[in-house]
Amino acid sequence: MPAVPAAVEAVLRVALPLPLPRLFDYRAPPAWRADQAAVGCRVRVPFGPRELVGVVAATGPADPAAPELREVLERLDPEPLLHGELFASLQWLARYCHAPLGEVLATALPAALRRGEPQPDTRTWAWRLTEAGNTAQAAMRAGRPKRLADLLHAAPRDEEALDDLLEGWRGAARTLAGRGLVERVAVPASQLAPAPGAGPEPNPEQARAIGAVLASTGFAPLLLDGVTGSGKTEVYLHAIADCLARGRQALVLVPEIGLTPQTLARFRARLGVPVHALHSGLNDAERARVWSAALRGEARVVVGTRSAVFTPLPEAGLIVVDEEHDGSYKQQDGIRYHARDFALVRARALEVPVVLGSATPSLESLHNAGSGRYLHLRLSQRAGNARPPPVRVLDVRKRALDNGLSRELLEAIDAALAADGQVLVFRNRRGYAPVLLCHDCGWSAQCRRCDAAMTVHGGGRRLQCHHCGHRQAAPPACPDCAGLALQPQGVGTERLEEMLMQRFGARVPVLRIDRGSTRRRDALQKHFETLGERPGLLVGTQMLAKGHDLAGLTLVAVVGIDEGLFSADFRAAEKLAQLLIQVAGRAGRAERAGEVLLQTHHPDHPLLQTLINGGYHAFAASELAQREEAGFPPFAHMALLRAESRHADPPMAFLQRARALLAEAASRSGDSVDGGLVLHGPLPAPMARRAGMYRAQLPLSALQRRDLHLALDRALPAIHALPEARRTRWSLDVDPVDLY
DNA sequence: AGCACGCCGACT
DNA sequence: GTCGGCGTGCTC
Repeated sequence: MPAVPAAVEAVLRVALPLPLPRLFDYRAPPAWRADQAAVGCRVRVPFGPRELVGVVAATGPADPAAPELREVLERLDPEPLLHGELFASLQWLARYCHAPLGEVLATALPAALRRGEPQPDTRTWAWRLTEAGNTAQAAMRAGRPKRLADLLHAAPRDEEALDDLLEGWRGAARTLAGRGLVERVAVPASQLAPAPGAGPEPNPEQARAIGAVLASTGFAPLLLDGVTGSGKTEVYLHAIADCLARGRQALVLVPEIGLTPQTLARFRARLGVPVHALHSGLNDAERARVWSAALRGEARVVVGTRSAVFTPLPEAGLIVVDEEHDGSYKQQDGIRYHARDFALVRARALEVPVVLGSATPSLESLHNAGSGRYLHLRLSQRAGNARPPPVRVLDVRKRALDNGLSRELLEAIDAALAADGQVLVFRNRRGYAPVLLCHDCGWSAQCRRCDAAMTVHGGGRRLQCHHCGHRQAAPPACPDCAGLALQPQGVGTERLEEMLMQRFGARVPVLRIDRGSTRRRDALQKHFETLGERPGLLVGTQMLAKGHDLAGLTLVAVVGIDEGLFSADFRAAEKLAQLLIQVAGRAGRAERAGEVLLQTHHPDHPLLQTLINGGYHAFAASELAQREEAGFPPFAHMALLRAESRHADPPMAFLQRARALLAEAASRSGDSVDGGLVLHGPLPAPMARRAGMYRAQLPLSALQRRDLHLALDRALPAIHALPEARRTRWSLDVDPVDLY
């Protein structure tokens, strides 16, 4: 075969951030050769009337029949930004999600790099006292600059460490730098590394789990299934320390609210190396810096939320997914990836162990552990002498309720406070009341843009929609009958707070913890610190289910979970069980015994009975049996085609056509008559209108993942091309978690 | 997704 | 008489 002339090999196949399922070909500028070395580099290209930043996905020979190609404007990376395992895994993700590679890459890259900015400076910056500063430090006036000077007197500190040590240090540093007392210097990370701190001696169960992780070679998924307070973090820390000692990088994923300054400080203190955090509080420059530091091997430990799963790990040694069951790992718009699942894919490609930790593992993970795909490590012992709290069900059928609380519950709260304990009242509805109702005519306040009731806020003065964010003043009279009998119906955390404040506010502090009261990242911890170990009352939503130790907590009261017992979503039971176990786990974490009270109108509900009598694993076993029976995940594989439009008809019209195309594609499968694909619907979404959009969905499932993907692969090009597809916003969600 | 082009209503 | 509504077509 004759050698292909080099000039022919001149086409760059570029992935662009567009919802178009193909690559776009460009000519390389004459100045550089379109060889393999260009793959993974960002380029700026002309695209119609505009310019875009894309990533070279491949190179190839020019098609002589093709029309003249346009030329790349600029190469943005001398060396590939994406290569090796991460690039391969992202290409896998694009195929798995049936999404264009360009969109997947745009999701994976930090915004600054996606925009085409150069890779940032990743040197570690530290602050130290100048000579003048050293002289002045002792005599400075008290205040933040003084505290910063004191910190730097001991040793230069890197900026990440200062973030932990002194709030608002940047302002103080500016002040001192202005007076020539401190200076910013770039230093090698090794100069800063404090000595690793000592931790507690692992108990036998922890030691066994640590041993199992350390003994893993190559790809090894481990499910660390440990009750609340059993010390999963100790296992992570030992595994990470071992990973560092082997000269490898570690990636730790945590849920959105799990990444507190306290967590980072603990990691830094124990591991003795800089720990790079990636969370929503960072700006674009900071994110890009951590990403690039990891790519260059400078960041050895990266701790981050969902999108941190895209961190490059050229020297990977370990991946940890903490609270693996947590819903925040699933991206709910754009490329709807699941960070836990993608972490598993990356661990396999990287040939490293991956530790999935949880007190309430997802049914998927338990199923995988049960079938032997994951090594199942159990931690059943709580640290210290803490005992799991007994759960008592309060049957409130035919009982008078005061603002949703029964007399027994109030008495139990009273008794716990009298014994100097702390009490947590859990109610998973924020706001004052879920509904504003007219007692004369039955009218209730509905959102104009959603099929949902407006939640009452501000003690009854305001209305707010929790689905679209719309706010308005509560009407003074019923808009329908002009009657004045408008009453907030039902009980939210705000109303509970008001009522508990009236009753107990004179004796103890009453704190409300929900998204309305606790926006800031560390506000939760601040609340806990304010309370300390004094007796007090905490009222809140699932934000309270996580967070850190409440040493003095002796009573957890769970109210108003009955709605959750009868949800249509097949995952509702799992989510409720996880929530109940997580909330209950708050009680009795220290030396004091705890108790959990569950107030319900359905004391005999099988979910509650199984959970209380058999615990989470009994619940999981029974739920898994039901899922198998019903053909739901993890025994079947699902995808959801969603469509929405400002008009009522286009979503259903589109999904009807899509359904026909999918059915046709499945029937062409060679293996079975219909390819094993089951199509349901299309159906209006459980909330058919939201934020002014009409929404519908087409669920797909198959016992074999292959059948699902085969049908999608075949049908999607035609679905893209449907005229109906232009009149609706549509998206595909592979492995959907929420069916709303 | 953007962005242009292209054909029909209420305003300077 | 124009500004602008969003249908539909295209982007290497």
